[in-house]
Amino acid sequence: MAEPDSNDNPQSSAQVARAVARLILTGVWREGTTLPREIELASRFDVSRASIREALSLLKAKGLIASKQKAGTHVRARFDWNMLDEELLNWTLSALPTQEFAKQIMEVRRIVEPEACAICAVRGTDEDFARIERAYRGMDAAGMDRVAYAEPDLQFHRGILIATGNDFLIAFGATVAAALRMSFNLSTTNPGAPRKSLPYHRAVLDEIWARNPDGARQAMHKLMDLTEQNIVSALSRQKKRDTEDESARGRRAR
Amino acid sequence: MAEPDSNDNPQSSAQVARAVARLILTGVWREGTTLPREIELASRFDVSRASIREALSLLKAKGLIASKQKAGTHVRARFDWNMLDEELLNWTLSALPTQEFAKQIMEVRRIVEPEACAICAVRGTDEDFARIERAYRGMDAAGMDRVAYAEPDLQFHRGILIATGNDFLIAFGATVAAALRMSFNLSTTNPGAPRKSLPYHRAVLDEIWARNPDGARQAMHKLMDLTEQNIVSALSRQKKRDTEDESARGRRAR
DNA sequence: GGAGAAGATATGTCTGACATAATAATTCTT
DNA sequence: AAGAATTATTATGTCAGACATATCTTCTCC
Repeated sequence: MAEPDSNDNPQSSAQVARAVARLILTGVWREGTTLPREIELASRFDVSRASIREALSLLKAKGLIASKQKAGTHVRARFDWNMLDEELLNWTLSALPTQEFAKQIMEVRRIVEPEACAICAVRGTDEDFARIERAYRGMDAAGMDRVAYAEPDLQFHRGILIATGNDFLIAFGATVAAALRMSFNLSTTNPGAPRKSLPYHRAVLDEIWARNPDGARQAMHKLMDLTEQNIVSALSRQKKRDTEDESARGRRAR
Repeated sequence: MAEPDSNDNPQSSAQVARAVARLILTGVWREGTTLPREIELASRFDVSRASIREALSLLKAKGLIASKQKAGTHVRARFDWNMLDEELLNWTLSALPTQEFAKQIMEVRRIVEPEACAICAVRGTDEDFARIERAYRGMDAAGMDRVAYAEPDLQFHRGILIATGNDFLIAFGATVAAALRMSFNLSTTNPGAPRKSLPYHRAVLDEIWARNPDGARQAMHKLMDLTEQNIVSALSRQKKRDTEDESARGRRAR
């Protein structure tokens, strides 16, 4: 979970990277667009060309852009973007936390996590299970405290992925982290919602301890159902609130 | 598929990035290791500090390393590595193409692709299907030509992922690409093997056209079975050959 | 012995310059 | 006049050296 997604990174190249990423993610600079020259970017963001280059190199690594000498730097096609990268996910999350995004992220979680859970039940070591158990205890101990609940929640899901011993499933933890952060941000409107998932986590854990892959898969599936439901309803609540604010502002403007 | 993984990137910073990544991936610089100072790296790789910084910033973006002022740059924990990144996958592939890696990559493909295929059958547009059909025709036209077969093969699988309209599943295409490249590299010992998958692809495509999610899932599952079988047997053949070379070299040394 | 101050050091940033490669413009040839 | 070859242009790639900043270490003082 690291830190809340505020601008807590003092490094200026990182800030530039984030700003440019935002421009791309929100579609201001569309796919195929050639972006301004490095010198222009430098003067626009009021940093040196070196910092710009460092920022761009970050975005290059994430597949957002590509550059060729003389030709310039352009925004790559959408499906070259490395959307499973944690930073990129967080940027997307804070740039456009839409219902569409929530649906997509829950769709993959539904595909991956139940299977990972089944594998975990078969292949995980007792040590792995103990780590997941500790995470569960942390969630339980957090009570109604949303903030304290978030970290062990992530550790729970991550623990299952780690127990599979599959590097690709482990890397999927970044996506899970983004999803959980999204739920966390949304849970302000309904602080009790996360806590409701506790017994579902317990059920998953019991099936794992029993080394029952089918049960584990099913239990995780139910947890996914609940999570998706929470996110969708929170998003529609938020959307409703936003449109109310919008109309209020509209009235005031008249 | 882009290009074969030879050293075709003239950019020196990219070369350094690759070299350092290799050192990390092969475990020469383990997790937690603090790597040499930027100046030392610069003199070791015989490039300027700026290029070193650019290389490191690439690796930072992929989660391999992290730096703090004064403290230095260190190798991050393995599960922070963004293993689903295409470049990182290719580096891993050329650094240590082990049986373990093959197993892992096929395990995720098995989890993701059949489900993606089912979603594709439901949600894909006729236009999406036509693109997949074109890819299939390309595979068919390639005949026994391994090289010509590879590209449309990737397009086939990628087309299914794209048709889901889910950005996360689309991003999974990088992993599929790495897997296919691995099969391609291995198919030298059995050039006919890829061609055998053609009817299985046809079966998948038919189920998709019929908009039959369950059938599509099952057909893709069978294709995954075949692919895994091919890879595993090719790897064991290669391993056998390697050990034979090894012992031959041993005899010669005596 | 512990708290605070001073120094050392590795990363972060800046400046300005030149190298390189791809494009655009120009010249030369047929 | 059309096309091929050559030159000019230009944006990224690389280099060098300097200073800023943050953090770890060491030293000093109470």
